[in-house]
Amino acid sequence: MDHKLVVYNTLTRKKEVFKPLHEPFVGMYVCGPTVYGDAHLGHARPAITFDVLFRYLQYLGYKVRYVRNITDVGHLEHDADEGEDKIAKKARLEQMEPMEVVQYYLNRYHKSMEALNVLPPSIEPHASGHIIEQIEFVKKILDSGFAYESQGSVYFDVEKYNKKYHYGKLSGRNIEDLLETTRELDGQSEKRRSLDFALWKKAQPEHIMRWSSPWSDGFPGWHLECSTMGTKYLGEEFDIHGGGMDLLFPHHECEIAQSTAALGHETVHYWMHNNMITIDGKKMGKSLGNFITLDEFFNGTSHKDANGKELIEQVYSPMTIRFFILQAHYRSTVDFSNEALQASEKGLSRLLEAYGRLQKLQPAATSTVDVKGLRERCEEAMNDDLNTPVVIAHLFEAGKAINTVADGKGTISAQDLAELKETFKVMVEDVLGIKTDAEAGAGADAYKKAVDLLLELRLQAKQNKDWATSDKIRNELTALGFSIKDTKDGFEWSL
RNA sequence: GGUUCCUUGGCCGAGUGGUUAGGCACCGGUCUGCAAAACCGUUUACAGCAGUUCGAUUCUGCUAGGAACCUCCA
Repeated sequence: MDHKLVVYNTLTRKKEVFKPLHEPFVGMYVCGPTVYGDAHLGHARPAITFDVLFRYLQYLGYKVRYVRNITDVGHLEHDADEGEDKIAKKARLEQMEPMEVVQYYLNRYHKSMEALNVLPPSIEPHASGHIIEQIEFVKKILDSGFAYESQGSVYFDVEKYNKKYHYGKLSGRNIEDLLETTRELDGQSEKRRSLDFALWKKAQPEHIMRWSSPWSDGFPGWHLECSTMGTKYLGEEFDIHGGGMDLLFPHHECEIAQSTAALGHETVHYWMHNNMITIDGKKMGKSLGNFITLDEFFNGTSHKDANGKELIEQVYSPMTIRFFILQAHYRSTVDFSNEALQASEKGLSRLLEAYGRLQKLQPAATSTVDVKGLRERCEEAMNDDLNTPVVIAHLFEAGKAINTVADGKGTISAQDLAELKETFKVMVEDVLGIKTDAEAGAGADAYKKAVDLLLELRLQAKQNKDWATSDKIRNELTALGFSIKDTKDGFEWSL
């Protein structure tokens, strides 16, 4: 594959040339949500980041198998030993079957993702649907000697593993520090060491999500599902593993340990992590309870912070959210604020208006605007570890050229025009995944023609200097929510 | 306390050892019956201190402030 895509690999802390194991195939695994609540702005970040990677790899010609899991069991609250399963807790609180909780929030998650124009992954495996595989995986780790059974539960022996391999290679931690910082938790636990983690947990009698296993009626540990499902669908070695930076430790570190212990070798070649979305400089997330759900943005639902300050001043469309996220590099934190979101909203509509105008431009013999090489510049930015903000900057510059021509202050050749149209289509729609509201059914078409008709009448009235009629049409349409713009020899409108 | 990272103009956000990021906002102008949009132009930068260098926002060190992870989190 002829490209120069470079991605930042958390494992090496360097940008590396992307080279898949089996061209033209690419295997990619991303940690999906634990479905026990509505998706919030923070969940949109990895979904969109890796959606863009998924799209761009396909743009480059790869056949990508993208696996994004659904955690519906094994993810515990608080301490990994004493905590209650997140799904089970929600089920208890809402008097629902655990799988009812999962289905409810999964449906809502899918709806949000679709609104954000996040493509569905190739495979979306559920942890609860792979209990047998997880049990087999635990057996492998036991067989290799890096796990031990204790009162019906199975734990990973981190210290023993670290003697042969390196526990901490991804997160940059060393085991001595970890032992030190967690020492006080040691004692009567059934684990040998506090930093050992559960592969299988024996279920308490009241626990409803349980499966039989060689060790006990119980359930799998949180980290296990990703090792199991990743290797099941992508093979013992695969290309990319993504997720939020907050999963780096312990989740991904444990994943590496599990897979290496079970298989005897490394599994993932490129580890990629998106940074966090912050609010008032602090991470938006479950722990601080400072998250705003995607539905709240989409509906403009009031959301007050602890001080009673309104955090959502208006409705924000899914595409505004998507554009907002893409305007920052995925490895930088991005700070939420209404000001920033409103700036994105305006910027996006400016870009889309230019894109709309592009379709109507008439070619001339020569170009006075310089739009050559736009596609190459966009690719160059994408190749540099998915630098979407720079791609967007290039598109804005091209938008300026489009506006100049649309304004009659410049000309564009047929060749340049074709190139520009192609680049916008490919970059805006295919790679960045920005919807242009172009999808129109038969009804929408008729409605557009009706608005055009009204504005044609207005144009005539203007030519007759019948300002009363022309203003009436404009004002009434404006009142209905339309925005009317006069151009050099016509008009534009949008809802 | 340990590990890692950040600090860019009114706001958001790229990037670079010497040359315009981009968006939003502001101001001035062009266009327009008016308005909107568009276009042109202008103005605010690289936390502080010291060092390396012909030259540092970009490299090194220190200081200050902030964040993430070390427990569940995308």
